Amino acid sequence: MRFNPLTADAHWQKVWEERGSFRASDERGGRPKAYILEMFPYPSGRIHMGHVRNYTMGDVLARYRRMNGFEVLHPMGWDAFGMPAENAAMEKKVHPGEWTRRNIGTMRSQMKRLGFALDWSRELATCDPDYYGHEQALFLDLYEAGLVYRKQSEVNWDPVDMTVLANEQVIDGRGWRSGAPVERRKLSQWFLKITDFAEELLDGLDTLDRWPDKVRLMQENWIGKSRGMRFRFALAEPVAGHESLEVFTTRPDTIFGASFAAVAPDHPIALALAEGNEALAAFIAECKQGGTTAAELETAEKKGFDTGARVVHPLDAAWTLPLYVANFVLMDYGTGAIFGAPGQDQRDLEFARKYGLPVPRVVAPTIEEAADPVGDEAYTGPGIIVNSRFLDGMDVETAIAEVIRRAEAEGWGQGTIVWRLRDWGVSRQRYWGAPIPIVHCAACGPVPVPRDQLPVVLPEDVSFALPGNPLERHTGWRDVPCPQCQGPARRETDTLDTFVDSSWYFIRFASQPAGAPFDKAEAERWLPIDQYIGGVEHAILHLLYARFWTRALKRIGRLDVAEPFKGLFTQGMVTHLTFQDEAGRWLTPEEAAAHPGPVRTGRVEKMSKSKKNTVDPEPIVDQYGADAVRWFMLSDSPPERDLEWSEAGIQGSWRFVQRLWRLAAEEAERGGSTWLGGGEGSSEEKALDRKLHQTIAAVGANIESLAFNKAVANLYELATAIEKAPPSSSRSKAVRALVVLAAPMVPHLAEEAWAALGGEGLAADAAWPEADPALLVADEVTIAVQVNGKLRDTLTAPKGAPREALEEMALASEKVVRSLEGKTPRKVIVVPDRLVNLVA
RNA sequence: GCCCCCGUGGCGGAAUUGGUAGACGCGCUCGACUCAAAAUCGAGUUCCGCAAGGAGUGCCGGUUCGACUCCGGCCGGGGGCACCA
Repeated sequence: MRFNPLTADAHWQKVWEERGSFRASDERGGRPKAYILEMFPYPSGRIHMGHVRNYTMGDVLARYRRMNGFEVLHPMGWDAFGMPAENAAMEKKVHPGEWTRRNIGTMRSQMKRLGFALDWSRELATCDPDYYGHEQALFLDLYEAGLVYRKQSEVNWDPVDMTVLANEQVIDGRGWRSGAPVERRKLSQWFLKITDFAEELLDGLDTLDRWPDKVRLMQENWIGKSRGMRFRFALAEPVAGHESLEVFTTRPDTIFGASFAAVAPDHPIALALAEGNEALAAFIAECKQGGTTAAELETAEKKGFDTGARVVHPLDAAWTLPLYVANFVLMDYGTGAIFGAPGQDQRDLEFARKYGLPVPRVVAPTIEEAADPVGDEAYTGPGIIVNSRFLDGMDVETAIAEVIRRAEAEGWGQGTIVWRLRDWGVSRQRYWGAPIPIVHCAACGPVPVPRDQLPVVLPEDVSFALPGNPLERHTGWRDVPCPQCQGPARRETDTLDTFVDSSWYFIRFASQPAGAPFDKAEAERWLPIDQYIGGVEHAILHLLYARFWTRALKRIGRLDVAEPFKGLFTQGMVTHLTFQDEAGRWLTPEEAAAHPGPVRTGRVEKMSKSKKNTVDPEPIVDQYGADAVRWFMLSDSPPERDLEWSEAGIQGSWRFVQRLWRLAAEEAERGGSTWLGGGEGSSEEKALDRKLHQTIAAVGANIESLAFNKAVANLYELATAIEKAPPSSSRSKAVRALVVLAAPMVPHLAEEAWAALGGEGLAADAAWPEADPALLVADEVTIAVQVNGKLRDTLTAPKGAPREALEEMALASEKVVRSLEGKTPRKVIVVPDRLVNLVA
């Protein structure tokens, strides 16, 4: 009498599909909507356990919302552009499109076997011209709105993948994919003006109260708002037409602590000065060579070159400071120039000590320390301004405001805000991406491809025999007449960063007309996404870009949605034991078992091919069925933390699935016969009723807060309570309810059990039971009795018993009397229905 | 370096606003069933102790009648950012 997932899974999946159970209808008939989305996968080949965990969580929520009367949109698609397809093309001589589509086919069928309640009718793949053509149209919309521009810029060049990387894709100075040290190159690139939205993107974070604090904080830091002041130093002698030097500082209060000024090696003034100064030119060249890896920067010496030029202090015309070119000043932050106040900045201090510059103290923690020299550490804390003329005696904040006020009044500077966030470079020198719909004409410049010529379709006949972008070599595709003057012109051969593809796919899911990216009204009926679930690795890149894209669409009037993701949940990874041989080579569990030599059992780590600790979900589903796998993905570990895969764990889940089935099957066999003994309303029945209703409330609350591990525990408890209860109508009701409560998690078993119990329709369509508030409260409570805060006894009292009664009962306890040792309590604390604490 | 999070049994983890620490699961032990095994069922399982009892949520201190929970300081682990002026 076992539950056989092999037949049941396929059967019910077919039933759901035939009935279109999970198709979202835009006609909602007054029902509230719930848009539940998991981050769509990159079709890398086969699904992995991380996918299974991610999609199971979303699925439980989607099914739960349906059962609660929501019209649910729960779609799935493919983030199908990207470099692995090109790598496969080069290595396996297969076209990226073919490789990608094959992977999609495999992964789709693997996913279907897990029984996810997905609306497959809305499936999309970003590599489909049907999708990226609309993306090209949106790109042109943004272009026309002035949110896209082209600029020569120094880029992060990955010499292995031969492509440009976004700042976000450079990790510790290395390409995020290739791991190769990144080089600096100048290229003409397309940029999206995300910095236009810096303030909005930052402020918007405050409205995202259903996002993890961690992610909001990471985005906040990434946007990096700094308040400060820009101001100009006059140059004592003009340099190639430059009469002044503009700097940015967050500490205008330390202006009298200035002892030098410094510019970036690629600052125009530095370059101008280098014209007639070979030593300086050599220094600048040396700075450019420096590596960009974190390790190199960490150890890199702070180096400067005294240009001999001097700048005039803005508050004292008789005071000049030396002007350095310094390797640690960045051209693309602030103004590319700083002033150094070594007393209040550690890096400035090290620089000043190295070059023998003065180190005045202008902030002291207390007035007594005003004259103390600065030691090895700059003082960056709060305090009183000293040695600073009219600022003396002010606190830091007041002094900052005062200097800004004065600079603005006198016209040499102004308060300002500087952002860390840079514009988003979207050009990629790759084939397998959405072509940028622009034609370059020698006479007209960049010209947008006319709308009626969209999509600009990727040519299929390309060769990957040479490194670099095959589009550049494909003359038949590349060379086209200029749309404006019909003269000879070339298509843009760069393609869009794949993060563009994922910046709006959730809108296309909500609305997919043929002739437009989406229908405004229809998309607005589904958006924002109520719950978005995915890996924390996308905390900055994808989520920030998608927020930007949504706001950009709002600005140009295409979509009236401010924030695309109302709720965000970042789930933990799936980990597994690792094994290594004596030489440190990673071994699969099977290899480890068969290995002749000593095997080191390593740490539990994220499943990865390189560590050979992956577990392919498919054979596991073959063996245990979809429900056991789903149950395991939800059990034990809180969803935001890592989940360790284990054979024992999956077996435990399998046992529970069978146990649940036995409960239902036995009940079905007994089938509605009348019960002897333990008559209606017995205390045993009442206890089970209460347990049931408490479980209904708890499971619902726990699913809603995505605490699946707790919901799982609730169901275990209910199952145990039912098993221990004698047959009765309460028990029969409880079994049926248990099946419904478990349905979002183990949907195939639920259908099978539901059918066996003669339930109407599908378990998937069953209404979520309502918890009876009267049954949520017990009529007897256990009271803890403490003496001096230490637990001495527990006693049972009717709910709502008066304080005096509880106190009396406590004092009557033998154990309490013993603990009191004859003393009389001088204070009694009573928390009704909870505890009595006797203080002696 | 800066910012953030987390430290609870053998293990994963529970514990509304401070109010019976260890729910639930895994593992383990003993027992039942079985020729035997698997499956299943029952009992037990924080530590010390035969027990009464005592100790206990990384460590030290504080607030409180009462602290896993709040505060201060340390130690350990993880994550993010980083020549950002």
